[in-house]
Amino acid sequence: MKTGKAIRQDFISFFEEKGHRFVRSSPVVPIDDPTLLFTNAGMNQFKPIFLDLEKPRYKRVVNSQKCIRVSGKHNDLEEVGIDNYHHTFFEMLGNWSFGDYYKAEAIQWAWELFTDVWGMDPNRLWATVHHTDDEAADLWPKMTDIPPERVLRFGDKDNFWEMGETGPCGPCSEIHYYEGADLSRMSAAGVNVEPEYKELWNLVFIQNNRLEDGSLKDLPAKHVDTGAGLERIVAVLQGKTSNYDTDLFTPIIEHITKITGVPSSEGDGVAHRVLADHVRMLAFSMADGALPSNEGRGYVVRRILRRAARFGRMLERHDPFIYELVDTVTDVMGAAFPEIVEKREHIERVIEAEEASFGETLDRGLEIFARLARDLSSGDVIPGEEAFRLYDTYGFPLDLTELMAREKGLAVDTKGFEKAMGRQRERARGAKKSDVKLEGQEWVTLTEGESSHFLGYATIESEATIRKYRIYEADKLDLILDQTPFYAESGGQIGDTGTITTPGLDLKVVDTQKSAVQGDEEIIHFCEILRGKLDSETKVTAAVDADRRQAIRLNHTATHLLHKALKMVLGDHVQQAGSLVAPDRLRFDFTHYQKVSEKGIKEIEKIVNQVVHEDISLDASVQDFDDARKGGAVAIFGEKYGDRVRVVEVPGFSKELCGGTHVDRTGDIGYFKITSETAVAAGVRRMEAVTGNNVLIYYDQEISSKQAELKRIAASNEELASHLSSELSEVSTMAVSAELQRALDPDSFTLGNVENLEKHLGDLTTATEQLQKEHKVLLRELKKQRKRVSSKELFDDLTLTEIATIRIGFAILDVHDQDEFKDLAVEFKHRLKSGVVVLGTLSEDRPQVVVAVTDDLKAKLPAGELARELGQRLGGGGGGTPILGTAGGRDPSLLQKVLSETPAVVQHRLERQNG
RNA sequence: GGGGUUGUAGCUCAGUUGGGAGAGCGCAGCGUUCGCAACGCUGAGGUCGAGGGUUCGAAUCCCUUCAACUCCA
Repeated sequence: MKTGKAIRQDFISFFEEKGHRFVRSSPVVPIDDPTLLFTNAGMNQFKPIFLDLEKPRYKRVVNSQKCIRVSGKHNDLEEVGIDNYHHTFFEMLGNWSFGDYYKAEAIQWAWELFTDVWGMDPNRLWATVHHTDDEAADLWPKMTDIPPERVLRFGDKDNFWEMGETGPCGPCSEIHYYEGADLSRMSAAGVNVEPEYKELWNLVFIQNNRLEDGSLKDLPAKHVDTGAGLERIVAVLQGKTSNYDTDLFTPIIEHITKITGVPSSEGDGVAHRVLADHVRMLAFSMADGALPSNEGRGYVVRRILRRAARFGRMLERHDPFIYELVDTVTDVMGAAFPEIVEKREHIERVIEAEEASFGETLDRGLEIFARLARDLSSGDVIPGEEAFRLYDTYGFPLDLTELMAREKGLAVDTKGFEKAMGRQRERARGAKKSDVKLEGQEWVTLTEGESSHFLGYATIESEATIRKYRIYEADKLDLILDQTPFYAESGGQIGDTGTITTPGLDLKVVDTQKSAVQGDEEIIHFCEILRGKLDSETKVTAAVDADRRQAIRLNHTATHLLHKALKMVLGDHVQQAGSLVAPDRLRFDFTHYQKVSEKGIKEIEKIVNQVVHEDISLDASVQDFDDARKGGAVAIFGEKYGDRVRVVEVPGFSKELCGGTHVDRTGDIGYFKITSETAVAAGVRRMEAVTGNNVLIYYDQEISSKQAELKRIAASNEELASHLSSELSEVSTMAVSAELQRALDPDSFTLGNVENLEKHLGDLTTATEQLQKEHKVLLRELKKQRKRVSSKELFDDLTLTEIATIRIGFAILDVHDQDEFKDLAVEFKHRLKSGVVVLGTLSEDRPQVVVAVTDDLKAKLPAGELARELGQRLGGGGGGTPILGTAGGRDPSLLQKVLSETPAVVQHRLERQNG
C-alpha cells in the first residue's frame, strides 16, 4: 500500500518531470491579505499573478498547499468529523500553468497520473465539463481513453469557478471517482449527486475576467489552476471509504485511543475524527503564527480548540491532553512541513495553556447548561437570551450550545441569540469615543497649496502658513497648516501639544490628530485661543512643547526596545496588539498566553536597560515596503502601510516600521522600568512602563506610599505590644524597630541611583510584609490574654435573679471587640447551666447588648426575641438565633436602664406565652 | 473603550428574607502497625479580594475599586 507521504511525492515528481517548478506551500495564515482569514486554496499565493499584478517567476508550478476551511460555501465546521471527508485542515495538490499549456495537457496529465502512475480503475472514473465548454468536452476522449459517454456536462454551480464577485474566472473540469461496491449500479445520474461519487480533482481553466457589470471578457493570458485534495486521493488509493482511515490520520486516531482508552470503533467515532482533524488545524495554524484569542483569526483558532476539547470530554478526558497529540502530527506531517517540527514545543505549550484555561470555562458552562436543560424537555427551545449568556459570560460558543442541545433533543433560539448579540454590539458602539469633535463646522480655506507636510522628525519649531481653519466654539479653533512640526496621534504615539502664534494671536495647541478633510489626509491642530483673534494674517510660528515631546520620544523608542525584549524572553509568538506612547508612560499590549513571571519582567528590564546603556545611535530611513520587510523590519499586523514606509532601527537590536518620533541615541532614555503587567483579554497581556526622569518620580511615589503604610503598621503594632504583658511584646517590638530602622534610613540609599532605589523599595516591601505577619501574631496573643484574665473575674460581677425558676444574669462590662463580647455571654451561660445571660457594653459610645440562652430554654425564651425586645427599648433593634442574639441602639444613657429591665422583659415574655 | 460573571482555609467549593464563618481533600500531632497504606482521635490554618455606605448587627444589601475569566468594539 502506498503511503500518504509517497502519494504526495508522486504528485510533485510527476509534474516536475513535466517541467514544473515545485513551490513551497505558503503559510496557512496569510499575512499580506487581510481579506482572507486563512489560506483556503492552492491559488491564494498566486492570486497576484491571475490579477496581473505580478509576473510569474515560473510558467509551470506544482505544489501541495496547506489549507484551512472553517466556514463559507465550501465547508461548515458542524460537518467536520460527522462525515468521513470534511476537514478544517487539508492539503491541496495542484499544478499550474501561467499563460503556458492549457486544457489539453492539463486533462491528459491528470488522467495519466490517475490511471497510469497510480493505477486507478478507469471504469470508476467520470469527467465533468461546463456545459458551454465544447473544447474540454472534445479533449477528454481525444487526449485520454475515457469513453465519450463518461464525460458529463454541468452548469455554473458545479463547473464554473470564480474567485470573487469580479476578476479572473473560467470553466472547470472535474474528475469523479465511484467508490461503491457494485460497479453495475454506477450511472451518470449519480455524479455530483450521490456521496459514493467523490470529486477528486478540479481543473480550472482561467480564461475570463468578470467585470463590474457582470459581463465576461476574454483574458489575454490563459491559466490552468488545478486542485486535488490529498486526503481524498490517499483514501481512494489506499482503498478506504473514509479519509480518517488513511495513514494520514490513523496514527493520530490510534494515539487518541491510546491516551483516552476509548477505541474509535466504540460508538460513532465522531469524537476521534473531530480531535484528529482539529489537532492538525491547530498545529498548522499555530506553526504559522496564529494564536487563540478573542477576535478574527485567533478566535477561529480558539473555537476549533474548544470544539476539540468539548469532544475530548465525550471520551472522558477532562484535563488537557490535546497538546500531546501534536507529537504524532509532527511524525506524520513533519517531513513535508518542517515548520511544525520547529515550532512543536511552542504549539504544545500554547495548546496546553489554552486547554487548561478553557477547562475551567467549560466546567462552569456545562454546569449552567445542565441546570438550564433540567427544566426543559425534549422538543423545547433554549431561549436566545440564555444561549447568549452562556456565550457572553462564560465563553461557551454557540455551536457547542447547539451541539449539546441537539443531544438532548432541544433546539436553540438562534434568532434570539443574534438579537442579544446585536444589543451587545450596539452598547459597545454607543460607548465609542465620539468623533463629533472632528465633524460639525465647515472648513474655511485661507490659502491654497501643499498642506500638512510633517517636519517634526527634524525640528520642533517652524514658520508655517495657515491653509484651512474651522471654529466651532468661541474660544476654540482648528487649524491645518502647509507644514508643521506637530505630530498627529498615530501608531500609538499621542498627538503633540504646544503653541501657534502670530503677532495678533496666541494659540495653545491641546491636541493634534490626523483626519481626512475634503478627501485629503490632514494634520489637524486643535487649539484654544489664549489671546487675540484670527484675522487676515496667515503666517504663523508653530512650536511643539519641547519637554513633552522629548518625554514622548524616550517612551516611543523604549516601546520598540520592549517589543524586541519581549520576543527574546517570551518567544516569537509575541506580537504587538496595541500601544500607547504618552509623555508620562508607555503602554504595550501583546499576545501572550500567560502571566509574565516576576523573573521574566526583571529579565526584560535588564535587556532593555542594557541596550540603553550601550547608547546605540538610531537609524531612520524611508524605504519601499517590500524592501523593508525583506530586511527584517517588523510590521504590525492590522496596520495599513503605504508603498513607502519609514523604518526605525536600533542597529543590532530592533527594526520596525514606524512613523513615530524617536530619540537619537538609546542612552537618551536613561532608564527603563516596568510598572505593571496585567491581562487585557485572554491571550493578550498589557505592560506599562516609564522611562527617564519618570522612573525617579515612580520610585519616589512608590517609596513614599510604602513608607506611609509601614509607619502606620509599625505604630499599630507598638500599640498592640504595649498591652501585652508577656515577653513576646519585647521580642516583637525589637524586631519591628530593627526592620523599620533599616527601611526608613535615608542614608541607606542614594537618590538617583536606580539600583539602590529598587533595593530600597524591595526592603520596604519585605519590611511591610514582616510587620503585617507580626500584626497578626500580636492580635492573636492579645485576644488569648484577655480571655484568660476576664472570664473568671467578670462572672462574679453578674447580677443574678430568678423569675419563675429561670435564672437570669446580667451585667455591664468593658470589652475590646464583638467576638470577645459574644464569647463571654456564651461562657457565662454555660456556667449557669440553665438560664439567660444578658450583657451590655458601650462600643464607640453606642449601647450594645448580647443575649445568650441555654438549650433547655431556647423554645420558651428565644434569645433573638429577647434581643429584639431589648433593642427596641434601646431605641434601636435586635435579633438573632434562639440561643444567641444581639441588640443595640444609639443612646448610651439608656443602657443601664434597659439592662435592669431584663427580668421584666423575661417575665413579660413568659406571661404572654402562658396567656 | 463598553458590558457580563467570579473573588470565602494550602486546594475544590458550601454558606438559605442580614443574626457566633463551614465541608471535603491536603497539612501537623497522637493512637493502631514490625513498617506502609487504610482507619480513629485531636489540632493548626480565614483582614469572607480591598475601601466606603445602609443597619443595633454585613460574607450576605448598595456604591467605589482591584484581580481573574469572558464577550462586544
